[in-house]
Amino acid sequence: MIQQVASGIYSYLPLGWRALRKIEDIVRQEMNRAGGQELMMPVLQPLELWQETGRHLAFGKSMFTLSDRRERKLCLGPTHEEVLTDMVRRNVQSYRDLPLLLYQIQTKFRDEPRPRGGLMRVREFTMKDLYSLDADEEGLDQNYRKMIQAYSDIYSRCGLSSLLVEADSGAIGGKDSHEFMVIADSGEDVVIHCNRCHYAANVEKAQSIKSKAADEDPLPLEEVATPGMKTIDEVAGFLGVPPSRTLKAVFYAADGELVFALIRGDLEINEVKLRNTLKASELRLASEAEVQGAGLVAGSASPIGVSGIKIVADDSITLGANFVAGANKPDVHLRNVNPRRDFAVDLLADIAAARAGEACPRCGDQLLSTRSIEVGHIFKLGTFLSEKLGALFLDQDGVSHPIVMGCYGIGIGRLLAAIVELNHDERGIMWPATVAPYHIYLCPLYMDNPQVISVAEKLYGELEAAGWEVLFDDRRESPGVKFNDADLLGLPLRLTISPRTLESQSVEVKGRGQKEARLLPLETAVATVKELLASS
RNA sequence: CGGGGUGUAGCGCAGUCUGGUUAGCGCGCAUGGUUUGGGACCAUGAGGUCGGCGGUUCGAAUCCGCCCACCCCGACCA
Repeated sequence: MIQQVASGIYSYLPLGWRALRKIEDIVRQEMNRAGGQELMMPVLQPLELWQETGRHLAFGKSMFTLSDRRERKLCLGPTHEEVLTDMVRRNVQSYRDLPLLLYQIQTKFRDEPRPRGGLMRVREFTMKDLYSLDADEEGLDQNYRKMIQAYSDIYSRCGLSSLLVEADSGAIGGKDSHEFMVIADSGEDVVIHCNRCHYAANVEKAQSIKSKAADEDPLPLEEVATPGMKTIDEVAGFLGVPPSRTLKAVFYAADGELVFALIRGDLEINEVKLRNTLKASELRLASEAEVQGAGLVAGSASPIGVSGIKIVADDSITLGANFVAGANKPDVHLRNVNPRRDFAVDLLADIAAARAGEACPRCGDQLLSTRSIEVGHIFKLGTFLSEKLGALFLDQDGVSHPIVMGCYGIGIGRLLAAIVELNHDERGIMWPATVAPYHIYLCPLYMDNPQVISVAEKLYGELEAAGWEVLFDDRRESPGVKFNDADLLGLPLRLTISPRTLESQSVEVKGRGQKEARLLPLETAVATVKELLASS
């Protein structure tokens, strides 16, 4: 199907390529049906265009860059908003030119830190990317809904049941964003969802209702010795308080600046939320040296009395009182710490990771979590890019406005991988008929028998004439070898011809998912195949 | 980038610790023959910069150093 060339770089072999093209066809049909117009934009892009929007910073090292012979900086497009917006600003003048849905199926390059999972996460991949261009938010909303419908249709035609979840918009930017997920244990993503009200979100984005830890009057601040106690569990256990009555400090470097992140001890920090809150493009844990250099004591760090560091706190610190927190001295903590009274924070926001078991932010029911594969991602970009690049139009009154944009992506190779992941057994792949590289595995046995060959060739011709794609296994291999390869390839239908089936003027048929084969009379075989494939 | 691991025939591996004939095994491949309803068998044969460079040694797949590639776990995304 596929073969690795280098880390995150693959060749498609003939069968894999056929399946990929089937998926592309489905995607193309649904995009056209939704009113999309196909076009083609270049992989090779001038870096200046990215400097205009500033997004080369957000992509950072993920962007492959190069220079031409005149030392002009170019990049291999990780996505195409810049090129498209540039095209649009030169062609769209009036509200009469809108709305517009433009798409392509094109190669993208992203120098991923760690390619993995075969085709799941690669550095060169084909993506269908559609861009919606509207005069106003209502138009965007309408197209956004239209795309959600088209995407659902695509996945179901590919034999997958998809789940629409709220998502973080990441490096692409924009405000509203959703992902299409396929439930799979092997997936890299985690979805937090609620079965009662159907709230569903990527963990990166998911919220939950935070419990109230305590409701009591503030007591006076008090130092306690905590020899050797550093982690929340150690400190809480030693002092005999639940973790929810403590405050946890974690240090990050956000675009090089040290940040003091504070959260209630029973919760974990969601780094995506934190990065968004800080509006940072790069976020990582601070090194020990950086923490010490700022005069902080890891294990006993305290928001009280620190200065010169930005403090970002999760809003959970307001849901309680009289917390235990560090004293910024080794082996000492403070009791009865109360936010506001004892220290101030620079930013107070939701930076906590939602977890299964917590309460749904919509209905309060218990949240669940599932691993999943992200097979599509859509964004309401708004006017961010059109403003940066000056993609404007004149309305009825001759007033200039930025175009309202949306973008909608499906990774074709990843979708292929997800289909295989969800449609296989211990013997091999079980292709849905819609995306199978061929419909039928034609399997003549005893190839030295002239009658077998002539009947097989005749049947092959009739099936092709009826519009079916047939893989003719003309190898002189034993039945066992052919049957096993048929299962491995996983085409929906296997037709076997042998001296035995010819005795009754019939052909044997077996669906890939079926245990038993059955005999069909030769003269009605082609007609029956149609029924069988329609139902698979 | 941090942590762990692996590089020996097309694929999967043994040999490396303890240096010493011509570097093995299974699968696959080629030729001939016998076979054939769920991965047949016999015979013969082809196929190797032992990841690369350098060092130690009479002698290196094996010891030492540097580099590279790939895989897995974490920070990134269709």
